[in-house]
Amino acid sequence: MSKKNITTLKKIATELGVSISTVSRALSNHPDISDETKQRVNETAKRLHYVPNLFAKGFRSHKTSTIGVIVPDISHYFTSTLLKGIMQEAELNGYKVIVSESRNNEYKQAEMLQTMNQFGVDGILLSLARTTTNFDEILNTLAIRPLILFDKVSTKVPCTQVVIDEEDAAFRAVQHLIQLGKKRIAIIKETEKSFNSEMRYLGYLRALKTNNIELDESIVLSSEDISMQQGKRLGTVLISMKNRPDAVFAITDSAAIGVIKTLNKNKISIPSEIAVVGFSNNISSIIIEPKLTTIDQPGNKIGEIAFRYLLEEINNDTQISNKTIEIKTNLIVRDSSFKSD
Amino acid sequence: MSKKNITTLKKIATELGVSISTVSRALSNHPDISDETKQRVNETAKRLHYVPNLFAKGFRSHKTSTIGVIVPDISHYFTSTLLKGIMQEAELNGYKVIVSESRNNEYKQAEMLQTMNQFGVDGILLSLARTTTNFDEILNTLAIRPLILFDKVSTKVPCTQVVIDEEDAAFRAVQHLIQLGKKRIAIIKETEKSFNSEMRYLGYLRALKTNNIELDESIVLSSEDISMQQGKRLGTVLISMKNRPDAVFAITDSAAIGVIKTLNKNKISIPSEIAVVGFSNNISSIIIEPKLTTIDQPGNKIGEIAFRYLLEEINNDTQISNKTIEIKTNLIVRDSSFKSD
DNA sequence: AATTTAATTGCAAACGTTTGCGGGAACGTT
DNA sequence: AACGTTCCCGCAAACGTTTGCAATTAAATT
Repeated sequence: MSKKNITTLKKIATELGVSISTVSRALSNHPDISDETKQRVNETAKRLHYVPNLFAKGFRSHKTSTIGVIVPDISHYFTSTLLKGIMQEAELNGYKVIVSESRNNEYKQAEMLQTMNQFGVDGILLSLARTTTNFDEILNTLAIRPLILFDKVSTKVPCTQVVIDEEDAAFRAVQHLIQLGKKRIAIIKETEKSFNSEMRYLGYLRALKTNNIELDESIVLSSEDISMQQGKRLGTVLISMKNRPDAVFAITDSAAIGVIKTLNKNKISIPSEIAVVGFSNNISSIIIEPKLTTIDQPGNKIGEIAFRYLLEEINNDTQISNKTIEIKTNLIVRDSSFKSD
Repeated sequence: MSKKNITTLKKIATELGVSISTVSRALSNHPDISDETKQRVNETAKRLHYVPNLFAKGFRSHKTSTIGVIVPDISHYFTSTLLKGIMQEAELNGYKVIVSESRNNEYKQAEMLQTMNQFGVDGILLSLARTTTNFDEILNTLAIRPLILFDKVSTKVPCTQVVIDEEDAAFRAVQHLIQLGKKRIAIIKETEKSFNSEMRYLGYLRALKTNNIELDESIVLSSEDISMQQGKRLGTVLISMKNRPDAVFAITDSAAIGVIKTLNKNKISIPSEIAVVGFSNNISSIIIEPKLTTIDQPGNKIGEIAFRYLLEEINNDTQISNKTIEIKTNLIVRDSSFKSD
C-alpha cells in the first residue's frame, strides 16, 4: 500500500518541468534559485507531501543525525531520567536517539555496539554492563567514532566520561550522619568491586577519617545484589549484633528501604536508635515510612551533559579526550535521619 | 579521525582483484560464488573490519529494519516494561528500535511521527499522549506505513490496538473487594475521560451491578492527575464523610498509596476498616505498609505482542486491520485488602 | 574437434540526494 | 557591436549496495 506513492525530488521536478537539482536547491533555499521557482517548488512539495529520504541523504553525507545509547537496564528509574536528559538535549539539537539495553550482559553489549556501528550512528553514549571485563569491542568502536561513557564507567576506556561525584556524595551522606551525632555507622555495599560501589565506599572512609572515627570492618557489609531483599537480611544481621550501629549508610535506596523494613518490624526507632541513609532518590524513598534520607542524582543533567560532550566530539573531529566530568549531587534530608515531629 | 579508513565492498574487491558484485554475493553467501572465493572474501572482510553500510542498503531496499516507538513518558515504570518487551522482541527479529517521548504533548507527538517518517522506519508503535485530540498526523502516517497503537489507545484511529483488558481488570479488582464483604466501595478516577480511566470505571460499574450494589455517586471521586498527592487529598475527603466507604479502588497505584498514607496517619485500620486496591503493580506497591493489592499489567507481554503484530503488518503488505487485542491481567492480593497476620 | 552445459564472475543500472561546474539569457558597460 | 557580469538553472558524478544479465572459463557431451 505504501511504497508506490512516495514523492521524490524527481517527481516534483517532472511535475514542474525543472531539473532535480533545481528542486533540491530550491528546497534548501539556495541563493542561486529565483524566489518564484522556490515558491513553486515549495508549493508542490507540500502538495505532494514530500518528505526527504534521510537514507539517501545520510548515504551521501555520512551523517545520520542519530546517536546510539546503550544502558544496562532501561527499567531502573534512574536510568530513565538519564535517558530523558539525553533525549531532550538530542532533540534540541536535531538528533534522533536509538536506545538499547545490554541487560548487564557484556556480549549483548558488544553486539549492540556492532549494530550501532553498522547503522552508522554519529556517536555513542554507553553506560557499561556491570560485568564488563572485555573492552575490545568498545575500544574498536572508539577508534571509529565518538563514544562517551556515562554513569557506569571504567578507567579502562580512554574517553570522555560523565559520572556523578560518587565519592563526594557518599562523603556528604556519612558526614551528615556524623553531624547528627552518630558514631557507629554501618555501610552496605556491593561485594563485587564495581566502580560506583568502590567510590562510595571511599567517600565513606574519608568521612570517617575526617572525623577521627576508626573503621570497624565488622559493620562493613556487602552483598551480591543490593536489593531490598538483601537490605532486609542485612538489617537483621545488624540488629542482632552485640554492638549495634547507630546508623546505616546503604549504597542503594532499595537496600536502605529493606533495612528500614526490618527496623520497623523490630520496633527499632528511626532515626533515634538507628538512622538510615540511602542513595539515588528513587520514588520509593518517599513511599517508605519514615521517608528516606538519600542522595539525589540529577539524572537529567548527566544525560544532558553527556550528550553535549558527545556532540562536541562529533563536530570537532579532533583526537579523543579522556577527561572525567563529575556532576555534583544533592543530599536530601528526610525523616530517616532527622527527627521531623 | 574516523571517516578515512572505512572498509567498503570496493576496498575488499580491489584488495582481492575481484569485482564488487562478487564480494557482495560472497558475503551474502550466494550459491553462484565458489567456496574458495567466499572463503577469501570473508577472510579479508574480517581482517579489514568490514561493516556493511546500512544506509546504502536501506537506501536501495527501502527497508531500514528499524521501528519507531513513541511513548508519553519514558520514566514510568510500566512504560519501561513495555519498552523492554518491545526491544526484546525486536532484537529477536533483527530490528532496531528508536524510542521517543511525547511528554504527553500532542504537538510533540506529531513532530516525532514526522521525524520517524522521514527516517524511514519500517513501522511505528505509538502510545498516545494523554491530551491527543487532533489525529491528522497519525492518520497521515497510518496511510504511509504500518502503525499500531498500544497501551494508550483511541478508537479514533482505525488500526490494530494492543491494550490490557482494563475493564476486566477493574471488574476483578472490585469483585475481589466485594467478596471480602465490602459493600461501600469508593473509586478514584481521572477527571478527564481518558480511555484507560473510562474502561476501569466501566469495570467498576459492572462489578457493582453484578452484585446488586447501587452506585453512589458521592463516592466516585475524580482528579486531574491521579498522583500520590491527590490520593492523600482524596483520602482525607473520604474519611471525613459521614458515611465512610469500607473500601477504595484507586485507578492508579500512586493514588492508592496516597490513600493508604492518609489512612495510616489517621490510624484507620487497613483493610478491616477500609481496604485499598490499586492498579499497575508498581515497585512502590510492596514498599508501602500494608503492601498494596493491585493489578499486575504484564508490560513485557504487551510490548512483545504489539511488536509481533507490527511485524506482521510490515511483512504482509495487506490492508490495515483494526482489531483490538486485549491482554489479560493478574490481580495480586496483598495486605491492603486481606488480613495477613 | 565441435558443441552444449554448468559453474563462476563481471558489467552496469538503479536507489534519491547533493553539489561542482558549466551554460544560456538578460542586462549593463565600454 | 563586442564584451563582461549577474542571475538562474541543468548536467552529471558521486555516495555503497544489490541484482539482472551477459560474459568468460572449464568441464562434459556428442
